[in-house]
Amino acid sequence: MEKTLFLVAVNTPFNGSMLTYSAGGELAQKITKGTLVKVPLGKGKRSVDGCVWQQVSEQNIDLEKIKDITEASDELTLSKEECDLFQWMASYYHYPLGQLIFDVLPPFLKRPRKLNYDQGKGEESPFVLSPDQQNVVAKIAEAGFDKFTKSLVHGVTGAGKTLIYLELIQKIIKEKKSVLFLLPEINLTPQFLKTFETYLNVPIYSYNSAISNSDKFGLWKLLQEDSSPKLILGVRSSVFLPIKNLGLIIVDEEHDQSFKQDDRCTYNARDIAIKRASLLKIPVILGSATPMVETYKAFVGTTHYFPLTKRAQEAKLPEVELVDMRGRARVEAEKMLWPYSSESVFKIRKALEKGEQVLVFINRLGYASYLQCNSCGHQFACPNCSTNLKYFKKRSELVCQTCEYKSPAPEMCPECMNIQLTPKGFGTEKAHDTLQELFPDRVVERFDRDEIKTFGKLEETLDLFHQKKIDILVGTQMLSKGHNFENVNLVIILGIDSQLNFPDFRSNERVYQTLTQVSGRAGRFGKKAEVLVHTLAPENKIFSYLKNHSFDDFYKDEIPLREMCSSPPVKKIILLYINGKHQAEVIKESSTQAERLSELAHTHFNKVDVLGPRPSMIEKKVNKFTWSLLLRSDDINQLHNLLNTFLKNYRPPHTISLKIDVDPYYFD
DNA sequence: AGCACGCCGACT
DNA sequence: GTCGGCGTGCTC
Repeated sequence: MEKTLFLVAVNTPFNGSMLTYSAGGELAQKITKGTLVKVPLGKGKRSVDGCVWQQVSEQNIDLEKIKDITEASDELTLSKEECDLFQWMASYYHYPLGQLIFDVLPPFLKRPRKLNYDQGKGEESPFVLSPDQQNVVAKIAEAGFDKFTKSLVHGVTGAGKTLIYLELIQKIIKEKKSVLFLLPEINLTPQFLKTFETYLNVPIYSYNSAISNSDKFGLWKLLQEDSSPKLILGVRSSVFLPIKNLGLIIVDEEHDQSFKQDDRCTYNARDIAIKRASLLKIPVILGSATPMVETYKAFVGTTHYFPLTKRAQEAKLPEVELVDMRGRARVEAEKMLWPYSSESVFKIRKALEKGEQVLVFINRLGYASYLQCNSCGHQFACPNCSTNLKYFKKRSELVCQTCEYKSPAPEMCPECMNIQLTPKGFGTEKAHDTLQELFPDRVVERFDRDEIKTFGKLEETLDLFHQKKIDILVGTQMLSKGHNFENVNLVIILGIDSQLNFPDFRSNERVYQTLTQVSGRAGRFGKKAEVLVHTLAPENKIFSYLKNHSFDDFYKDEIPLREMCSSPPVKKIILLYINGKHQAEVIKESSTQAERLSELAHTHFNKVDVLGPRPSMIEKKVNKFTWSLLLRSDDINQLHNLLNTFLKNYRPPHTISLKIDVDPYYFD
């Protein structure tokens, strides 16, 4: 029988995941590019998922070897636009196409349950847009919704970006098209859902880790068939949903690092959103109070840059005050105030007396960063990782933050049998306990990954806080992102110094973003608000940008630094991680490959710098060692071509694995 | 990444 | 004589 050959993107890591299979008769008629299939692989009766990519004629492998496609799925298929997007991603992120596709698709279910969604009530919006907000909406609408445009809404915290989004979404829905709204974390879903559900008159589908596999699969199927207008409210992975008649993509908090996937394919959903919008010829809108330096550079000065420098409804930005903690730890500890200061405790007391609520931000979990023996200096380290164990007082445990390791808190030092073990550093637990002791009749709660483990608990705690049944919330990043708290006019920031000293090019940017976002939780409803930042480095310029609420000043000072160290956005970077069980082998492999890469760069790609190898920040994780190499260039083509040339004939040894991170957030 | 094959030491 | 350790190489 006549057989047709197809190149199939298979869910397997080798050979770029592209393998040739055959099909005849009816099956061959049925399949085209984008058809999802099952194919046999290897000697056993293993069956793996694949996606048909193209028909091919001659092959330079034995025809004998080519096997038949087992079956074609009629559940889902990929459209041309999706195929184009995945192809671009596979080459940009140097990740096997077949694996990418099946990482992204939901699990296929035989009998999915009825799909859950929220039907919008379509109430009349009582809000009146300010002239500034109206202007942004008008300019974006003027540019037209039927072609690719990208806009950056750069509004200070509390500027009312949500209302701008709402207005634009309504315009798109009026045109009978759908909208994709990306947010960085599931945490923010309830807040946006509440607003959108009230004022939009279309179904709203949420897509995040809290919805069931059945709902994920059900939504993919629904979207393939149903082109009626709807809103999708989702996290990173929802950027791949096959939405028919998509008319607009919004990426809120575009700077947020949660948009970057750091395992498997290291894509950034913000960049994918832009790519998708360009393929579909529709607008994409990015929003943030603290855009990434890369983003800001790309937009500032263009006609699609929309700054909003004032808060909505006459609300004022908070006053920022520094608390100089140099040489004061001992004094405050004696007064039982540490890690707070007499100033911050005074202000907290005043705020509580006024019936207001207070937020305390500290970006570390636990009671102490580590325990140290008073007499011999012994530190308690993880047996599996090159890290110190964190101390959790309430649970009376030492815990590794990198692996699963836990042990009961020790009674004495195992080296010298001394029983005096000092907790060093502090986290949310200590910050909570200290306040609870200072204000025993107030309700002080924690808001961090340790305390808030489920989505339900998150909603419950936020509800209690909104109902003023909690006086003080002590939390991590979780607290800082986008929440609207009505009754908060005092925010205390602790322990930011450790992040200032973080050794990578983005540390200033991250600190500026964190400080601004956390500060932004204060005074969103018109009252005079204050932010108190405890620091050992009050002269650091980052605090003056914060005080002046001046992103521009931050940027003007930051860009020369980026130029000096050839970091993004001046040059593009790709990181290669080399990981394995044996340290010596990892070091040897990374130096060998560093040399090969340098040689290649030298002979054919002279605009690319190859740096390293160097050990990872945490060199040993779960008994495996990681070293990294860095590729850097202002010529993006050379950068990718060098890596392609290198990968073409590099197969790491069995004991070593290679991970590629394109446009990394961290030097990990 | 799986998975089979194959070559070696340890046990019924 | 056979079970199973993991080093090696192949998968259309």
